[in-house]
Amino acid sequence: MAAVDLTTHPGHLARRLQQAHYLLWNTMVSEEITSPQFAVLNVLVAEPGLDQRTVGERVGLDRSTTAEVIGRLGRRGLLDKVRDPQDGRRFLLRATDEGERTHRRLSVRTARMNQVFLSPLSAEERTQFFELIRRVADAAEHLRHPAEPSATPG
Amino acid sequence: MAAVDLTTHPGHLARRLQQAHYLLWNTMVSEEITSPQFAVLNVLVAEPGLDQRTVGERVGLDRSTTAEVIGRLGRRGLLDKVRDPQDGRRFLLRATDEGERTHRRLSVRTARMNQVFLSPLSAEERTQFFELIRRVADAAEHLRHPAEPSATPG
DNA sequence: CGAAAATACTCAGTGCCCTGACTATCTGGC
DNA sequence: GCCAGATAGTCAGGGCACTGAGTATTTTCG
Repeated sequence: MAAVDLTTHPGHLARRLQQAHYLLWNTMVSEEITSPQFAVLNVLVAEPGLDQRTVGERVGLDRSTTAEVIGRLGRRGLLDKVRDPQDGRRFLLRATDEGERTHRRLSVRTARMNQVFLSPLSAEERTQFFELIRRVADAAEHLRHPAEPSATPG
Repeated sequence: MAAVDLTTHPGHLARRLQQAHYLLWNTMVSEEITSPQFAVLNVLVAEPGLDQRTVGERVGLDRSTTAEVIGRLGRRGLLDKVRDPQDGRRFLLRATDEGERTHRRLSVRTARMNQVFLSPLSAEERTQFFELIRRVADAAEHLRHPAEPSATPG
């Protein structure tokens, strides 16, 4: 009695979507490198020398998870981690040559996977899909980190 | 160089969406009961006496995760687990009175949270949002479990 | 300069999520 | 009746994700 229809619950849908993606990633992209690991590699390819905190911020991970992911990538020799001589609290990160090669290889496969993943949607629907999810996620994140960009109201 | 734009990657978006939801759930619904735990409770309220495998299937969890979630709910006295006398492999599950009360209480809060979560979207956009995500997730799940419903061709 | 506040990172603890290997039970065909 | 195969559940192992507490370093301010 009085049970709820989970197909209209965004959280449940989000979880199923992520699981579906996880599955496809595993079969079509890599069993070694995970999607969050690729995201970290990706930001380091674009901006070498970032510190851990900033990397986490860019890809949407908290401190602890960022540290774990970076630890794994480091152990596999895909990135280097050196103490910032200017600020002893920070570690500066950059992808190794091996890391860049891996990133390049996975970029291709990721693009293919995204095609398959989104194949049920038309071109306009894909745009909608991105836009709607992004708006919801952004809004929820702003509830957490209120008003960092631009001016604060007076 | 040659880095990729993650905002057009459905997997990355899915992860961010789920994280945003996790956050909101924690603050607006419960710090004790998680969203997957609520989903299990929900299916047991609707269909008491299901076995573990079926529960997992209904809410979209694999065997191992289902066992963990059910274990936690059992330890908190929110569900009962008894061996099926008809089939000694199965455990039959049902929500306890306490479990049903918890479910009722969280249902209300969950509805409120969904309102907040979806507040950036108009009514039509919400419909679109559900529909698009569901189509993508369903399609990917069918890649895994091909053609269970209806007749097999031949 | 020196103490207080802020910042970057680590660590412990909990929970979700999957795979692959294993055990127990049941079913079907001989 | 028996055995092979299917099925339900467990367990070990790896990875993601969060919180809260703790350490080291830097910045700020009196």
